[in-house]
Amino acid sequence: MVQKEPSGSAKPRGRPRGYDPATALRQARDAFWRNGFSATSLDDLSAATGLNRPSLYGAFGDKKALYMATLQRSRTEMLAGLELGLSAPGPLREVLLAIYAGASAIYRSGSEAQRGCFLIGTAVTESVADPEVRKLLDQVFGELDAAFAARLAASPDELPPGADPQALGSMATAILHTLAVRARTGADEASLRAIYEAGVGLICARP
Amino acid sequence: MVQKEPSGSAKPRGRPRGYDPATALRQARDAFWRNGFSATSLDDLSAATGLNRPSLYGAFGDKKALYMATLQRSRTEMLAGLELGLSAPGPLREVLLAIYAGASAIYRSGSEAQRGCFLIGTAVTESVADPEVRKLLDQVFGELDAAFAARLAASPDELPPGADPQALGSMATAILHTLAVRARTGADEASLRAIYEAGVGLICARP
DNA sequence: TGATTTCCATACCGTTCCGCATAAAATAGA
DNA sequence: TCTATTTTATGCGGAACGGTATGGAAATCA
Repeated sequence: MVQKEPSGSAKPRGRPRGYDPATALRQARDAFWRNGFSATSLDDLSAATGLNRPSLYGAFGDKKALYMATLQRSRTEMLAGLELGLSAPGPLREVLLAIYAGASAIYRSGSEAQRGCFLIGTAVTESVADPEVRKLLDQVFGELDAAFAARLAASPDELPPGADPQALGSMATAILHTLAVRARTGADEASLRAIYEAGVGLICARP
Repeated sequence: MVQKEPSGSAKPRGRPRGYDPATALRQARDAFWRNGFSATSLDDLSAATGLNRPSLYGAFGDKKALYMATLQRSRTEMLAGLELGLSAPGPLREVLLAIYAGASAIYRSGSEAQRGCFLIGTAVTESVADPEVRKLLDQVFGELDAAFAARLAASPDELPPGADPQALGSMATAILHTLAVRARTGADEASLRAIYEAGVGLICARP
């Protein structure tokens, strides 16, 4: 049973819970991030969050529901980060470079090995067998494409002449995809930077 | 124990095996392709190949070894297909479009849902926890980059002036990456084509 | 034909999986 | 202090997991 959040003033009746749901969700996401959905057991999640299985079940439901919650959280965080980066002032080239640099830093994080993007690195595999995951990923990609396209459309004089912002927006997302995949296979910072610099050079090419 | 392949003339002593190892390997790959490594059980593999577990074990070793064999096979097939496509005559633009069209067709195949690229769709997830998989993927990406770069370098007059074939080669691979990921999330043929046409337009842009 | 070699099918092993049932612990209100 | 209510802890149970032992079936050589 999912916890009932006290709507108005906080009046918890019984024993207060000894954990922070947002923190636990982040720790569960980190566990999934390392090994993917199928290879992460409830014991792994329990160890990562410090909660035992009944508490996990009470807070988030079963393993699949917990995973979907981490995906949704990652989706909103990723979009918020992108919107923030796209709203920064300065020339388009610098805006894009800063976004990709930030993404690469996240993708290269990880305790033992680089983790890449959480969505690309774990949800893409589940996407074939699970329509729910597939739908979420499709939404995220569409939102990324649209966010990039809107920003590109706002700077037509910094794009190649006659370019279609929509199409270039998809290419901007494609750069994120390749960074996510390559980071998870261990690519170092220099090679990632070379790739997104080349991509930005194509998108922001003025003759 | 792995089967000893008769080296010279075929002199099988005892009962000949009733299956074709190459076919079984392809069927096992299809099973992994759908659900990924961790979510595919030995029962799934047994059903997909028609072999029972002891035969599977005798032919390919344990589950991990079988998966590595499918990865290696996919690697060689993918590289051979790319080299073949790159060696086709005609303008660079047409060569690249044909390659991406062929890749999209493969990525969109699948009985229930589109499967994307086998390596991207299944091995990227395992890459963090498994150095062996990680190394193989890193090799493949490097080989793809190099193959594209070599072909691009052979047509400098079809590239943007002053462009670096090496950097553009990485972008050519990036287009494959985004096609692989988006196909696995259900993108239709038109949207995939729009993406690779935009990408080819950037790579083959003459002012 | 008989012996030998290899393949195949059944069944089992110990482990791990996910989910839940039950009981103890901790707080608020009476 | 005592009761009600919610969270935590322990541990169980049925199922599925990966891997293997064992015995029978099939095909070839002598």
